[in-house]
Formats: sequence, structure tokens, C-alpha cells
Amino acid sequence: MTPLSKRETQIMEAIYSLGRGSVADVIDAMSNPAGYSAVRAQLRILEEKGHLQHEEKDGKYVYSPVQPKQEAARGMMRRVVDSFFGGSRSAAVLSLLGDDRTKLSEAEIYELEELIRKAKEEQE
Amino acid sequence: MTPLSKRETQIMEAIYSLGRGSVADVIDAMSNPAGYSAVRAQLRILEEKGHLQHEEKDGKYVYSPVQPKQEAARGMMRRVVDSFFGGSRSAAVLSLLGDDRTKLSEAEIYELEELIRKAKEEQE
DNA sequence: ATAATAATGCTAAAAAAATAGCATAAAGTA
DNA sequence: TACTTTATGCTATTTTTTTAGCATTATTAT
Repeated sequence: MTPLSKRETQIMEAIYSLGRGSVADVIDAMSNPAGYSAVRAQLRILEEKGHLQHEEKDGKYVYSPVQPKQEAARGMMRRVVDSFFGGSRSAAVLSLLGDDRTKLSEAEIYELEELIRKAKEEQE
Repeated sequence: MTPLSKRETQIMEAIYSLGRGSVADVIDAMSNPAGYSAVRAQLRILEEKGHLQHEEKDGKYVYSPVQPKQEAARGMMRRVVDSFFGGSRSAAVLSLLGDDRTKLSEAEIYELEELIRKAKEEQE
């Protein structure tokens, strides 16, 4: 559970946004691309650390995350909630949605209402 | 806007959780404490980079974040939302609240309902 | 006042992270 | 088949990060 370096983080994000990808894919997905050798090295290290796995596909390595995206996302959210909102999820939601620079769409509002209905049922 | 190193990140988190603090305070707040010299150096670097500021209080430096906690939190949330939820805040909220390992309290549900009411008003 | 404690300023060193580049193998192409 | 392109394996180097430690100044306590 040791934290990732900057490049490692960037590459994990690229992989998560791609789903899975080759070295070239990862480079393309990076806003701040590192060189080929560098990315290869990082991918190898991330695999050694257990964050990535690879399969060979058409003679090239295709990397994918070991931890499913949804889990990783949830873990990430938790971490932010803990360190910035003292563990309060509703405070985090407030920050997330209370940002008045952007308004919620009808669809988003509907989703939230649905969520609350479910929460109420579960709670009882 | 260059990303922070691991120690820098850890120290910024400590400062944010403290609000503000001296070198000793920061060390105490770290789960994985670095030595005195190391923390001092990091604080100095973070100040040079514009993330922290310090004032002298009783002969010692007290550091505080330049960017208010709320803004930093919001920025952090945005980043997670962008990279893990394709920019969809409601998907992020879903992940945050849909975690069935913990249930929402009445108070949290109320807050959310309030939030939706406001969102609906703003939307029109 | 004097010694002990606790700061900071600074410099240099150690450790970790990031990158480059050559050798080699496989796949595609003329 | 020979050539070009595109991979990986490996090693070494460069750069950044992280840390330690001494000199100095200020504060505290005896």
C-alpha cells in the first residue's frame, strides 16, 4: 500500500481511463508524455508492485489494472473524503455538487433522487 | 500546477488536516514521520512553490496553506471525478454513497435532499 | 548571567525516481 | 528473402526527491 510516485500515478490514471492498453496507448493517453523507455520501465515497475498485469496480444504487451476501476475509484474517493472532509461523505457530496460554477442536469438530479430513495429504504 | 512529490503530498495533507502548524506539529500529524530536517526542507520547498506560507509565532514558524482547504478539497474532488468517473459528478456521488458497507444517517439524507431542492431551484 | 533547549540557515550527501539507449527478437512489407 | 518497423530485455545514467548534520540564533530555565 505504499504510495505511487508521480509518474506511476499518471500512468495508472492513463490505464484506468483507457481500461487497458499497450505502451503506445499509454503514451498517447498522457498529457505530459514520457519517452518510450521511460513508460516501459514504469509499466514494468507497476507490474512488479502488483498494480498492473499484462497479456501478450499480437506480439505486444497489453497492460490492465489488477484492481477493478470501480474499486480503485471508491478507494480514491474514500481517501479524499477522509483527508479533506473528516470522513463525512455528505460533506464531500456537498462540495461535489455545491459547486455553483456548473449546474446539475435533470438526469443528474433524477439519479440523486433515486439514490436517496434507495438510501431511505436501506436505512429504516 | 506541477504535481507534488510523495512527501510533499503527505505534508500538505498534514497541514490541511491541522489547519496550520509548526514543524513539530506536522511531524506529529504524520503517520509515517520523516525527520526534523527533512520536514523542514519540505516545508521550505512547499513555501517556495507557493503552496504554503509561514508566520513567525513565539519564535517559531507556523505554516498554513495558501489555498483554502475548501478550494483544495474541491479541486481534489474534481480531479478524481475527471479521471475516474469521466467527469460525471453524479457517478462520483453514486460511488461515494452507494457503498453499502456503510449506511447513510438520517442527517446525511436530509442534507442531500436539501441539496437537491437547491439544485432544482437553480436549474429551472 | 549562564547553561540547556529548541529554533532556523545552509550545505552536502544519500536514496529514489525517471530516463536514455543499445542489443535482440518478432512481425510486417517490398 | 532482405529490409524496415516495432516490440521487448537489459544496463547505465541523469535528475529529482529526501534526508542528515553542522553552525548560528533565539528562547527558556536554573
